[in-house]
Amino acid sequence: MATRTDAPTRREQILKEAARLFAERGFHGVGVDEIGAAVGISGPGLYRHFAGKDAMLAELLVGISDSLLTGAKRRLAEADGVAGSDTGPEAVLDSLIEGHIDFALDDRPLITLHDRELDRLRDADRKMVRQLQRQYVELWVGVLRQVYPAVPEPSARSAVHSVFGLLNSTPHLGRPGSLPGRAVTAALLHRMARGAFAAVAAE
Amino acid sequence: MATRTDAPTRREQILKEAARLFAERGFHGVGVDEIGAAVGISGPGLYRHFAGKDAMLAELLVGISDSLLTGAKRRLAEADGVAGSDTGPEAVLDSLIEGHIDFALDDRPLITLHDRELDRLRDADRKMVRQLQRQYVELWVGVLRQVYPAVPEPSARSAVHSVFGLLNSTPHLGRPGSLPGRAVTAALLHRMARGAFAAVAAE
DNA sequence: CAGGGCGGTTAGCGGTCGTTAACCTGAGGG
DNA sequence: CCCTCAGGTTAACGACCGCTAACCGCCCTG
Repeated sequence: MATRTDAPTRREQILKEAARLFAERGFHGVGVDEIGAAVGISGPGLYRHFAGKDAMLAELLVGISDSLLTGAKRRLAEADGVAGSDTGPEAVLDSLIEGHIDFALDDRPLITLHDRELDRLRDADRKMVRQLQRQYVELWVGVLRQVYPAVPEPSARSAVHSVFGLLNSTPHLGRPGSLPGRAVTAALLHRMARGAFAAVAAE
Repeated sequence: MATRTDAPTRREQILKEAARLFAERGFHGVGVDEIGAAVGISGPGLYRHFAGKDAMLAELLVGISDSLLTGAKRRLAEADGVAGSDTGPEAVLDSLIEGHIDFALDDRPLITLHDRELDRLRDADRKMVRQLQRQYVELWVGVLRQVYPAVPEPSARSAVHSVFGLLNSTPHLGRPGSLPGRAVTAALLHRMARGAFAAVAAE
């Protein structure tokens, strides 16, 4: 696994700043001049890197959804592990939760965007993002139903969406610094997510 | 308690449609002409009822925050009930959860707006909404700490924000109709919220 | 029956926004 | 040493948007 030490490319700077601005003020609330200014170039210079404002949002949203799904698939595969010595479904669920929490804590603007600006995408992009999101949800539903086989599928799906709401609440927890420390927050969120799931199963 | 049978006033129609549109496409994504069209009048006719587009958003957000807080205060007072025969804190917590769920299920667009478009308000309005929201949170925190006295205050506050995230996830649960029925959904959310809170307390 | 105001209408103004056009500059390669 | 081209710049255009101006008809009241 190669850790990246190289400086971020211009495209990456732009995407990062655009994500922050879109999350703060909404897609329509940010002008291309502001995005340019945030990376030290001005307005139309962005068009050397992106086809338009829409393209930036599209790349951000597809990127998020894809990386969430990819991460989840990897965790699922790792847990299935070497044949025979397979980890329990509880551990897989914990791993999924941990991954989602890492994402929510480390990429707050993206988490904010990803359920807020979806409708601003062109049809093709929106369809792709929706499909990735759906796959991600279904992956969680599958694991959840291995842990709690008694829970019917519609309830499991609702529960997963609700726990996403819980985990994605990090942007409302105050600026990072007023928090009691990242690890503590992560542990708290993890426990709450497990508690919420357990309550679904409890008759 | 008088049930209102009268037809909704023009102002109320406008507010309702504006809330729906703002929630769907974002404050900046909706034009005044669209809002007008949604109530059968056109564009500038709105200015007979509101000072401007901002004023509609302000009235919506202040209204939501205020009605949430007022409802919560009422429930708290009812629970304290007749002197001496006071309901347990668990029941109060359940009542708060129930009230919030009713709101999230019945006024989805407002729930969406209320944590999404706050920054589009004028300073004075935003300050007022923030204050109402803070009071609402602190009321929950107080009740939660009566139920689980061992939970330190910062954790309780984070937990409350997270459970709001959980309860406010209803807009992601698909259109009302794909849901397994309102009562079932409400019960599920209620159980999950209690489960999440319980998990905070469990060491 | 006069008149006033409530609740509409259309036209249009001023500003902003996304995007394009035209131009410039500095570094790398034949 | 020139040519190219990636990555900028500023100017400007066309569309759109929030809001105001000016006007109008209906209903209610004195």
